[in-house]
Amino acid sequence: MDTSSWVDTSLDLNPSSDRTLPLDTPKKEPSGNGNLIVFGKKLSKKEESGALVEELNRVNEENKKLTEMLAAMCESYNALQSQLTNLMSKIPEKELSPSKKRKSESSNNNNNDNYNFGIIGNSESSSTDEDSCKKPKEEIIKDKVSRVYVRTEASDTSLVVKDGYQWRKYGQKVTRDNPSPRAYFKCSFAPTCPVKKKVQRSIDDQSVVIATYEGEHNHLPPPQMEPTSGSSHRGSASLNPSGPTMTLDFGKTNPSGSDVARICSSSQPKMDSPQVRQYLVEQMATSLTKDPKFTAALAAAISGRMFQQSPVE
DNA sequence: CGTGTTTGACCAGCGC
DNA sequence: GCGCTGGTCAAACACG
Repeated sequence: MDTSSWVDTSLDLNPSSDRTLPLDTPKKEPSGNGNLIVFGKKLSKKEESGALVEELNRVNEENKKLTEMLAAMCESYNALQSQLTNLMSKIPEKELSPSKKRKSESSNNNNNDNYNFGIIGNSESSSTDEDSCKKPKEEIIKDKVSRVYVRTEASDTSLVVKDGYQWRKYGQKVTRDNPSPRAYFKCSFAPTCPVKKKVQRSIDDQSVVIATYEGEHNHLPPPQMEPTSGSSHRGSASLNPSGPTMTLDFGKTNPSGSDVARICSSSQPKMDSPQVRQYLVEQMATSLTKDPKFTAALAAAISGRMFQQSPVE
C-alpha cells in the first residue's frame, strides 16, 4: 500500500488564492454568558437571534461552498485517475519492473512527478503492484505505507510535519539521491505504536517535504491541543496518517493545486450535460463520503480550521 | 532532572 | 566477499 497525497501544513481549506469562503469573516462566537458580543458590543436577545440566524445562514453558505469544492475536487480526482489509468496502460512493462528495493525507493522519489500532475494518492496503483511483485517473500501486510506531500516554507529546516500525532525523532540520514537529510520518527504517543515516519525534503521543490508513514496507529490520535504545544508553530493539521491516508489537499499555492485547477480547466473533457455532471458529482461525493477515513480527515481539517479561527482570549 | 534531539556508529540487505 | 546504502541504536547534548 502506498498512498501519496498532498497537504498544506496549514491545511488550508481554500483551494484557490481568491478566498471565496467567508472563513475569515470576523468572529461572532457566543460568549460564555450567553449573549453574543460583536466587536465588544453586547447584543440584545433580538439582535442575538438575528445574529444567530445570520450565522446559520453563513454556515449554510459555507457548507454549500464546501460541497461545491468537494464536488470540484472529486471531478478533478476522477479525471486524473482516468488519465493515470491511460498513462499506466501506455507505460512499457520494463519501466514497471524495477527489481531493487532501493531502486524502488528512488523511483518513489521520482514519483514526485506525481504532484506535478496533481495526482493525489494514485502512486499506490503502481507501487502496490510493484511491491507485490518485487517482494513476494516479504510480508505484504507488514506495513501500510502512505506518503504525504507537505508544503512548508523553504527556509524551514525543521522537517516537522504537523499531523496531529506525537513523534520522536530517532535518526537522520543523508541519502544518496537527495542532498537534503531524511529524518526518522517513531510515534511516541503510545509506547506500543509501531508507526514510523520518514520526512525528507523533495529534491525538486525544497519547499515541499515528503512524509512517508509506515504502519498503522494502534491508538486514537491525541486530542488536538493548542498549537503552542511541541514544535508546532501554526495550528497542527489533523490528518490521519494511518492506513490509506485520505489526506486533504486544499493548498492554495502549491503546484499540485494549481495544476489540478489547470487540468480541470484544460485537459479534462467538458461535462456539458448538467445531469451527467450532477450524477458524476453525486457518485464521487458518495464514494468519498462513504469512506470513514475521508470524512474523519475532513472533519478533523474543518475542526482544526475552526480551532485556528477561535478568538484568542 | 526528565525528556527530546543530534549524530556517529553499527547492522543488514543488495549489487557487483 | 566487499563496498555501498538505508535504517536503527544509543551516548552525548540541549532545553525547559
